[in-house]
Amino acid sequence: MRFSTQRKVIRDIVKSTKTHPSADWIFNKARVIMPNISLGTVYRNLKYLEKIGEINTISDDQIIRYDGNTKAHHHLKCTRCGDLIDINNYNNIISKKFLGKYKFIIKKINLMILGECQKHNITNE
Amino acid sequence: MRFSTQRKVIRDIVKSTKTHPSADWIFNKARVIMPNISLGTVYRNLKYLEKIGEINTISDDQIIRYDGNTKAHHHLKCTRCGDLIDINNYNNIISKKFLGKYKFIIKKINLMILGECQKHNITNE
DNA sequence: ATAGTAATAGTAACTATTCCTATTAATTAA
DNA sequence: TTAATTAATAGGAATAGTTACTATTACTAT
Repeated sequence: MRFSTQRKVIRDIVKSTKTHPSADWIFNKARVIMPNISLGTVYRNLKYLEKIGEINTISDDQIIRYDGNTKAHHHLKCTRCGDLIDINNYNNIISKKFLGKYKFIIKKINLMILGECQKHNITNE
Repeated sequence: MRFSTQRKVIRDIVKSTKTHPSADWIFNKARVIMPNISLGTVYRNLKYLEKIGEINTISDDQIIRYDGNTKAHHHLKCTRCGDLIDINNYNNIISKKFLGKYKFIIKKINLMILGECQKHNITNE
């Protein structure tokens, strides 16, 4: 299994940020390090890295966001500034409440809470 | 505020299904009733209907799904057949657990549980 | 009827993502 | 170390979902 320079660069970029970046953002970061890297390579490797469990994807709005944090957790999305903030994992609570009610084998729980982050309610009112 | 025939048709289609359809699906249903309706009209009205709170959107994969059920609820997504199934509202549990931990004003909670639906675990094994 | 305006059809444009192909680079075997 | 093999890449074309644009149509109120 090869791990090309491009693949390493892409993985490191995703792993080193908590901003839940888009492919395009990652592409631009990667270009600084490797000017010839192509967008196709970025997408191909992001898909590959997800497949092997190195990163996760967050489907938000209509674009894919990538997350280097593979520990189970969830997200807050600020409807004002668009920021995604990590929050604790509530899977146990959700699973427990849920268990038995529906005949469904749970594999993953995606929880996204929308609202306004602290930034916006400090100064106002 | 005008409510054109097209707008009525689109709303009725979304309201009358539990399949959480895409814009394209809605467009094709609408064409049966109004052969000249255009895709742009469908998108424009879906956006408008969401704005006035008549319908909701579910952001799944990379396509927008629409939901005529505006009561708070969540979804199961079967990773085998892709079906989206409605489930009860767990907002209270989530909010309560969540409250006080983060300084965030909650507006909406999107919960999507991925796994396998009953269809697939009856016959196997 | 007429004026004013919201909404539409049809199509072009845009954006995110995937696909394709010739070339490059890493690995393996001799 | 060189040759053979094959994974991975760059660059660009293609696709799909969505939005934007514009001339025309159809309500609505006067």
